Amino acid sequence: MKGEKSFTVRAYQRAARTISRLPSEATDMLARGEDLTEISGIGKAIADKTAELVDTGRLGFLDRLIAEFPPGIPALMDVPGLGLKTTLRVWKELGVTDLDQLEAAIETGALAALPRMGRKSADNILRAVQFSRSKSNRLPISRALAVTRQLTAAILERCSEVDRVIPCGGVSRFDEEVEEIVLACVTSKPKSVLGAASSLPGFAALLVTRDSESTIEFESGVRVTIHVVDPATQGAAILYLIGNSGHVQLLGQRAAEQGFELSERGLADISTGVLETFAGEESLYDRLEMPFIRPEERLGGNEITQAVSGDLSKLVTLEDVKSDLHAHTDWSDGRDEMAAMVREAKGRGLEYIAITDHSSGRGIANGLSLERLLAHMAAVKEVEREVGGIKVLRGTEMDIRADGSVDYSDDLLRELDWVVASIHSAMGQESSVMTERIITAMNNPHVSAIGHLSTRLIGERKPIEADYDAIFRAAAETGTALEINGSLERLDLKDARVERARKLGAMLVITTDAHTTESLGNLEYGVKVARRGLCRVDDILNTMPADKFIFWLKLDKRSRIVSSSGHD
DNA sequence: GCCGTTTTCGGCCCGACTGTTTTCAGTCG
Repeated sequence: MKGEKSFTVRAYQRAARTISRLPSEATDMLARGEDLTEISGIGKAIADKTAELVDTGRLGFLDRLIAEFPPGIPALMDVPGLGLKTTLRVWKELGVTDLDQLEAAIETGALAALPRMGRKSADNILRAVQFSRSKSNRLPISRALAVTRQLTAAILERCSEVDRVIPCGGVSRFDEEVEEIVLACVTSKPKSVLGAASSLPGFAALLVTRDSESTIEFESGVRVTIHVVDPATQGAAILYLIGNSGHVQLLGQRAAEQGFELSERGLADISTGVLETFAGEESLYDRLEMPFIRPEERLGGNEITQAVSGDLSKLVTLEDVKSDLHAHTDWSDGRDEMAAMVREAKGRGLEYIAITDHSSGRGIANGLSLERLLAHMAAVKEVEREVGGIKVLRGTEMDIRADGSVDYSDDLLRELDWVVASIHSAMGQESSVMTERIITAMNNPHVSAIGHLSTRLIGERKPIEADYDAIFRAAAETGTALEINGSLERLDLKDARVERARKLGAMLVITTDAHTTESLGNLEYGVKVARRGLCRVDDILNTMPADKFIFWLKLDKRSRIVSSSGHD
């Protein structure tokens, strides 16, 4: 906006990305006396600024920069459809410096009157403004889990009296977004723990405090309630803190049928009034003569009936999944080398992995040109030999263009073992166009699976509009698998759509969309979604052992349809 | 702002898509 060289901006963006993906924290590296300029993409200027941030928690350069602009400008830039040029223009030419003024400028037609603007652009921006207004201030699960991990470590570090910190509430239930973070501290000295809450890093205010709980707000706006629970009787307390309320209510009914009253203290015998306490949730479920139910399945639906009948125990587990079929390396926009990714996958016990770097359409993601794809394919086989003990499939994540055509030719695709086709552009198409586009891609005989079908980013980007049922049916007919993308930002397909797709006969795969070795762990999240979609082993293609899967891949796509669905 | 075994200055920055235009500017990923 200041008219400086775009390369300067890019240098900062690249450095920020590099730092966020470092295998160790920059703070720790500086503490160890390491020189950040040795990292590619970080020179003297950015290393100095990083050091200032680490030392003082502030950056004078950034503070001065922010002071040069009206405070509403960043929010304007965040509106999809408003980029650098248009933001600058509405500010300088129309005097618009916040969302309200922008909305007014659209209503008077002032925005549409700007050069190269028009009715349609203005309408799109208006819709985007309304969406950014409606955006909840809830935390997406990816952020909530990260904050939970940080807080857990900080509490354990500061309070030696705490035996364990147990995540509760929406985070433990794996809700897509949560209002607040709920933590249970297992301790026999509650006072000292609640007293220490205000010393947590980033603490802003104490909102509520009671005997056994404190609700605090952090500078980031995140709200956290910390409960203290007694180790000897924590079972029922944790159950209540995890919820959800519907699930707890149903458990209460089951308890009543067996002559107990369930409370956060334990089970009281209705006839004698004697209270039985539990040191853990497992023993409580056990006492109610039923299997333990994982927090993410406590939805207040019919999970208790399903657990008792044994149906929940038939659902797919992480151990059942034999491979990852969506992973990036530093050939495109991944952080780590192919060999490192494959070694990590092997270390996690996978039998096979497909390396699916981006296709040429993803220019900025360093997508692979035809020539580089050929080299990539050779590299895959080389890494397979080098690492050993794990099959490595030659793959791609290829763009589905606006008209349903794809980036690579049939002749090239034929040479690949596994082809994921995904939408990364023109996400605002009208439903019928979008549906047609995706079905066209599925009709390609070489497209093995559709990646992150809805393209949503939780809390950030709405899913595409399409006739999902038609897509699920076409997936079943064409033998195209649908992905349950376990990346925390996506979780796409989502649970309800997984269930629907399965019922309509579509084949499913669980993948990580990993861009780093650590994120190969996303498989765990994909499994949670699959379980909520009531998937069993047979519903998930990559539960097949390597040999069987590779044999199956050699079949003509339309004859690949496996016996899935219909077990309801 | 970063980088460099030919370079310490001059490259780096791609391609699809939309909506506006009659040839392309702006946005996005």
